[in-house]
Amino acid sequence: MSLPVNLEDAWTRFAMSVFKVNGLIIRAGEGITNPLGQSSARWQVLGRAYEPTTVAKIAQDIGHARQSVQRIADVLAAEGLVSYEDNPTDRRARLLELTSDGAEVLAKIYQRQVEWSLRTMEQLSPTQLVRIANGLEGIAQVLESSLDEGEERG
Amino acid sequence: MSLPVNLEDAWTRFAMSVFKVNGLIIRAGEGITNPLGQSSARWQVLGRAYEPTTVAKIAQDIGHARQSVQRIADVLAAEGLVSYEDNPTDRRARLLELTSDGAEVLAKIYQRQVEWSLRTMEQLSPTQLVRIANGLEGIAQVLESSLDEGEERG
DNA sequence: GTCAGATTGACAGCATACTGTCAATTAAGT
DNA sequence: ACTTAATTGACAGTATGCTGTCAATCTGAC
Repeated sequence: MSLPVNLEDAWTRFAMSVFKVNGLIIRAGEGITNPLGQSSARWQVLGRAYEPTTVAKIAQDIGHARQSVQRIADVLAAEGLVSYEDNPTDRRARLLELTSDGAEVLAKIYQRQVEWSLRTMEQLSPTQLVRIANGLEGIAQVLESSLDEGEERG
Repeated sequence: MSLPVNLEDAWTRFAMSVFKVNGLIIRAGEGITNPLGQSSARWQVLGRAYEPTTVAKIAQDIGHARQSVQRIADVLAAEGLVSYEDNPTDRRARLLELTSDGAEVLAKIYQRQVEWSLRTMEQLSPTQLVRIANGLEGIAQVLESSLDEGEERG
């Protein structure tokens, strides 16, 4: 078996593995939240509403488009899991807050998440996770700068 | 600065880094294909049609739902980049083939992809990419088995 | 050869995420 | 203060991917 030193091959393998794990993480999240009538996306927003925050801030934090988060937040508000409260410092951007119903759902999600962790994490080393995360963050920086260059050139 | 040995923290950081890089890879693909009127998703299918294949086979290979690939393939066919040819061995599953137009577009995509690689890959070590890919594949296995368990329990 | 089960594409519907545009509001520079 | 630029949410449209159902076809067990 030869070592894959070819850049194309290495990149392709890397990209495929990222796609795969990304999908599996999403699926794990769905497995945790779906039985409670929620989803990974809802969970992400719900979790951020623990402390009153604006939609735009949440979008920045999780790296999604503002309007994507807005959509989810509106659904959560319609379901009564969060509420929009007036923001003293910005009349446009109301603050997203957990309702008691929302807090209850979030607690149940957390419970299921802990169960999942208990049976999954015992097979994973936190050290290795952190090591890979470090590597990925380095690669992210390279990709980001490369994307910026690409945009400059049209 | 303390070492993050906490499992939750390690997992969260890991997941965030995977999401981020996943998004950046997609964006890089869009940057390569969009100027040619294509997309990452189209590219994935177009590339697989280099050798005549069925939609179901492509879906298996790239790990997407059959109908997701079907949708893309139909669009590509409508644009004349691929064509459906009769399959001697299965009257249902026609073979997806590149048209000359499709081959031309694919060649142009490849050209842009090479340019991108030249300015991006010089900052990345293939050894590191492979090392991370190996780690991710190991984690993927753990997550897959964990997902199976979860499904069994409902 | 027959029949039950698996595979496949067509059709339909849904969730997530993105982009673009517009008016209201806020922030910043002068 | 005034004017310009940036931010924000509402509204609308698009792309990607998923699921479920159905009829046609293929596969395999008998």
